Amino acid sequence: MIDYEPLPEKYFDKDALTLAQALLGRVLVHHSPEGTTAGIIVETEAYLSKNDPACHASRGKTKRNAVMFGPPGRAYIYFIYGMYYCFNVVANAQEIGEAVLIRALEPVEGQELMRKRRKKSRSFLDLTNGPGKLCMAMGIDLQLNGFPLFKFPFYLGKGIDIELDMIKSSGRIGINQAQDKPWRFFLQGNQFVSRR
DNA sequence: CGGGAGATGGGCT
DNA sequence: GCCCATCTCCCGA
Repeated sequence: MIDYEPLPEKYFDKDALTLAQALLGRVLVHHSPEGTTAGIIVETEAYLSKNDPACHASRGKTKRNAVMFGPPGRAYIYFIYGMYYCFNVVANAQEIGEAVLIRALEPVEGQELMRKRRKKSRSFLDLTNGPGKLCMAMGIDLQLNGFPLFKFPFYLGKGIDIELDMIKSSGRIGINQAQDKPWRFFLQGNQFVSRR
């Protein structure tokens, strides 16, 4: 079954490529005033500190990306396309500037609340199968930027065990830089992985 | 049901 | 002023 024991802070002190794979199968939990929602991570992307122009940290520290240069295991959240948020987990040691984008979840708790937050979605499969969608469904916004992801009310738990041969990789989605690099990871055959 | 374009605003050159 | 780590609607088939 699903293990909700929070991961320790040191768990996140890995390079982004390693962490992106390690986070598959972990459970993201948010106890909000509206209620509790949770989902298993099924799709991630790594953004690296070196030779990665698509990484927000690639041009140095700014007000927006400052969290990426802080300690690992914090939430890096930013506003995109004028209407959506994206949720990342800060990887590696302080001042490195790496993160893992969470691209899709499999809902395991609070499905009704997710539906309420995502009025426009028609089906269960549409609730959390994309970075903007999962932020909406989980109630994630800029208020949670920088939050340590091993504390109530917003944290990552152990979740479920993943067989290594179930992890597949591909190029990252929605960017033009380094498309040849297989830095997107997902669980083979999982219905909640965003397609393409 | 698949492709394409519009929405929409902050960050950076 | 242009570029986005996106999503939804609307169209044609």
